[in-house]
Amino acid sequence: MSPIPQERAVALLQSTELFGGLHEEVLRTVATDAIERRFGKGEVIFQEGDPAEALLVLVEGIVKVYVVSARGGEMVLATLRPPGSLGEVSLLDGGPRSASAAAIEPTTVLALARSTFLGLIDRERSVADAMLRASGHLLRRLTGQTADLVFLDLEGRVAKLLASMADERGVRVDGELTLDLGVTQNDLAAMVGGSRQSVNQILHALAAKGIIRLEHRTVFVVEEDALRRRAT
Amino acid sequence: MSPIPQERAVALLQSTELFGGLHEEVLRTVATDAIERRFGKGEVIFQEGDPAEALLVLVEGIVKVYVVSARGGEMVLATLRPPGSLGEVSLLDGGPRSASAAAIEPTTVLALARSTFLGLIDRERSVADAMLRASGHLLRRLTGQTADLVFLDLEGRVAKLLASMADERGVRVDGELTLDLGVTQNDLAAMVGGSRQSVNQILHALAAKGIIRLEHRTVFVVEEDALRRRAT
DNA sequence: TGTCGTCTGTGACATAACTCACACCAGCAG
DNA sequence: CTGCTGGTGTGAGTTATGTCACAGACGACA
Repeated sequence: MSPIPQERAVALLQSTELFGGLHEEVLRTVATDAIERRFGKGEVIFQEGDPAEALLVLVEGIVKVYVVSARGGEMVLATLRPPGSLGEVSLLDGGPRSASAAAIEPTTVLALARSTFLGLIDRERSVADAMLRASGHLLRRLTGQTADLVFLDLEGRVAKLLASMADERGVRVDGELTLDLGVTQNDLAAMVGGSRQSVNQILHALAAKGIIRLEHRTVFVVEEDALRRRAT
Repeated sequence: MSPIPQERAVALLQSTELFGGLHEEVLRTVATDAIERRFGKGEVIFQEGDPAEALLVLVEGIVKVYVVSARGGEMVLATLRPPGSLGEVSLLDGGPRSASAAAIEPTTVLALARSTFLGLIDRERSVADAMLRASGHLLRRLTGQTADLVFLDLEGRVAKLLASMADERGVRVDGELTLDLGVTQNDLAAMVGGSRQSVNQILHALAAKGIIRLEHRTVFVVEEDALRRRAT
């Protein structure tokens, strides 16, 4: 069930925020307990309300964390790439999953059983510390997102999203800041709390103003300053 | 600077989520290090971006935690009453204050210096656990609030707010569920991410439907079920 | 008891953003 | 190559909610 090379698992854990500080020896025992799981494109990893058995560490792929409304709406809370982890909240308080998660691209994760993780927290001070810091970080991110929903109009939120995506994963191709979105406009819309159509219009409006250029599923940021200004 | 009776301070700490499990002996040393501070109505306790020196435990009064926009808008993230604490996020990750806080009513707090709190976390496993659980709880509350902003219309959010306030602090007065708001419509509006005027209209619309009755600054919940249904 | 400032009530008006509806395009499966 | 399926582009019409502009009420304090 877990044919991932142990060396690779250890290296992976080491690159995460949560386990970064641990000695290799400890990581090896953790890696031994971990189970690898794979998910196809679009496959659901867990759903809001499920009992939480594990913390998941991303090995490869893209995952969206989201909540759904009674009427089928979807709000994306975060989209994660390696190295990253998901399922922290349930581990923190022992409750059921607070949101759903699905693979946007084929992805593989390492699942750490709740019990081994709790044991680790007990024995390794640095894991508990990292956990506290990580949750502080999550809290900050979320309050920012909430504030944006109230204070910014949809165009502002789209601009902000593009800017932060460009920061994280933008690439300069002969002088031009290039961003492969990696998600559909539907996902984009769910990230900013808008409708797909409106987001589409806004994308083209930004392009019409010369702030960005659109192509395939990638965005060229022409006027980075203007984009950032529009996000304020 | 700290003329609060030690016995009272200990009792207070014991009633909080964070320190509830501690031995009286430990609490006494904590109480010794705590400093009492008072704030008048409307006074700002700390502001977003301030360096964080302390965790605050509410002794008396009402506090709102909020963020402000560049254009002066205000979004209330939480309104707290004793027993409760504020300033957790900065303590978790050592960063600056992630939001502002102000007294809605005259309030007094116990300030625990960051250093003593961190020491406590180190020595007392139960505090670290409580901290992790508390942050999980905060995270859940915030993701719920974010989802509501996206999924519910303003009337839904107002209904939900009233319902949860009634749960927490509603009183039955000869059969009728009575809720003293304790905040202005302005604050109400900032809690649901709407304008004061719209919230006012919605309050009266709910009253017109016979779901609630308005008086002074208090709300009588006539049709609790209808209120809850409207909040879905 | 009067006065001032804050809070509340209400209307007219503007507009951002949603829904519905549909056409087009591209990539993949057969 | 051909036909789907899912993603993208675009318009018309509707609506929720914000803004502006007041008036009246209340309560705190002089």
